[in-house]
Amino acid sequence: MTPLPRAWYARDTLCVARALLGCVLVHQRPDGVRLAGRIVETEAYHQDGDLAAHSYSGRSARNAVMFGQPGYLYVYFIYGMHFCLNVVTEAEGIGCAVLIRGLEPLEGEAEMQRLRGPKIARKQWTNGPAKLCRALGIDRGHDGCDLTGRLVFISAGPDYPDDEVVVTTRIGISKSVDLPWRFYVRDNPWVSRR
DNA sequence: TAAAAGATCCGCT
DNA sequence: GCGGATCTTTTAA
Repeated sequence: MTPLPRAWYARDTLCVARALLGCVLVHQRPDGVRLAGRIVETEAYHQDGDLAAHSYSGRSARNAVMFGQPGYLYVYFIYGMHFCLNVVTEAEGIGCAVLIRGLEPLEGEAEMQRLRGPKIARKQWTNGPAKLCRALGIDRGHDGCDLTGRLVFISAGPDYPDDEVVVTTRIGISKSVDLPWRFYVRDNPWVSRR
């Protein structure tokens, strides 16, 4: 379990979004509990020409982390009750990130069940961007966290061949809906929606 | 100062 | 399949 280096994130956003499939997202909590899952669904967001990106209208207090160095965590609050997490990509000052939308639980499953609540079935723990944040115990307090550190990080995993990866349009947005910037593992049960 | 939209989820029908 | 929950951020007047 070694954090990917900053240079890994300092690449083209679509390239990173594709490469994240198979990697393992880890939250090593200070109390010793480790929550981890394999990434099976991502979406790319870019400042340049992408009207759906938080960074499209320029830098603000909320999206400041997107304009910082690559390899940092961007967490935002949405719909009055949900958090979503992204990883910052490309060079500092550009304003792009990849949204993590689906995870396969690997470690800390008992704690995930507790965080999601007793009524939620295992299959519903992490098949959505806000769900996986809840299951991993990630919130606004983790905004700006350094992914090359030991608290929250991503380690390399098996690479999926191209014929197991579906590239399609993003969901849940109302602008720039035609960009094929969503990536997910074909037939994987932890993908939020087909 | 106000209003509306928003990278969603869940329960009910 | 539909609508409610719930509040931050942004944009307009």
